[in-house]
Amino acid sequence: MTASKKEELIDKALEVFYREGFHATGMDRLVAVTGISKTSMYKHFKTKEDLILATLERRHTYLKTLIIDRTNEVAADPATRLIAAFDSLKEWIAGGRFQSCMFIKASSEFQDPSHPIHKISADHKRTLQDYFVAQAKAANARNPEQLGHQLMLLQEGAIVTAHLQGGSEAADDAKAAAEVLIAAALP
Amino acid sequence: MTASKKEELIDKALEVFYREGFHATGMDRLVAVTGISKTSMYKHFKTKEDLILATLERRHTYLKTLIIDRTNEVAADPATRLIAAFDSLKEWIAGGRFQSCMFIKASSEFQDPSHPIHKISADHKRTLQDYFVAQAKAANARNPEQLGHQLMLLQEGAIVTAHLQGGSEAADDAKAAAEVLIAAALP
DNA sequence: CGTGACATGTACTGATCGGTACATGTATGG
DNA sequence: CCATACATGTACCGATCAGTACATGTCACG
Repeated sequence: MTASKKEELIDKALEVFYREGFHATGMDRLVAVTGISKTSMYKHFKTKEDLILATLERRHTYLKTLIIDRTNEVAADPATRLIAAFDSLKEWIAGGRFQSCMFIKASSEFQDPSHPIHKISADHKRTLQDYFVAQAKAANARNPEQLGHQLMLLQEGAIVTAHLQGGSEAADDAKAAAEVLIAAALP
Repeated sequence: MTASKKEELIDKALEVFYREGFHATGMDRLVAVTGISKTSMYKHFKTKEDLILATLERRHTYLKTLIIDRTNEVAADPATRLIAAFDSLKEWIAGGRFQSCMFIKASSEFQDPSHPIHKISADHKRTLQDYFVAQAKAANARNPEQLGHQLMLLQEGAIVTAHLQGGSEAADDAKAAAEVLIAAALP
């Protein structure tokens, strides 16, 4: 298998796992979707779990770039960045391809905290949380850890709620709440 | 099967589904756990899906009682109730049996919005959300719908975060945020 | 004790699960 | 033109999936 084929496998597998779930997706399904034989798949991924981990790492890289780099681009001021993150959230949720967060769903299916899939999901969330805290610090918030964590809670809540209820109003509610919290935390 | 045996089946199935997941739990697993034969199970539940729905309805009733009735008991003032709900959240998360929210996990495994399992999960969340909105109204909040929804976001966020990161700090952050939002929304 | 009615357990179904042995390419070096 | 090496596909493995046919209780009523 060429390197590009492997990339394609990860991409397609990511798509299917994201839309249909991890346990619900069998390897035969991936054969049908990708046209790649199981033998070739197992050449590069020792187990299904390894493939899942590869898709999650790809997703992590993708989202980190999309959210953090993008936010840093559109806004230079830390406080503005904290708000801008909620505009990105809204875009994502309203964008039509939104299907909750892959890591929340992964941790729902692999609940043991010591499981690699659970761990990588926790790592992903921690990365985003750290970004919020760093921006809160840069904005001289009174309690930057707390503010960063709280903004993260709002994002998570909006993701879960939008997935359950449909629509993107949750993102608006989250942004409005974020504005209140930020205003109250800045000196 | 006596009525009490059926109740026991639902209880035990709920426990296993909650801790180990829906797709990951086979009917044979439930036979081993309950000691009830598959024939008897399928006498009362036409499909596995029906059994899952029964466990979710039980969970819904249980949580509605636990959260709403309990909160109404410990606090008479609507604004106080809104805060008290976050104390209950903290108790739940710190209580040792916490394993995220069964409905969030159910909607993660059954993502199609038209799927009965997804629907019942959405209904559950709507019930709790309505309670928050009602209390916000009773407290004469400026925008009770928005406040109610925002408090709900904080709860959901705290549940997901506590499940991913472990610990119960998320509940403290959520409560602190709720206090700010409530103070800002009351006249 | 005998018999009908219903609850229960055993033992199975075809389908699908994750994973693999082995045959069949196909490309490269002599 | 052949031989070697590796990539790929086919066709299968035992285990487990949700679900069921059928035998075996067990109990109420005669």
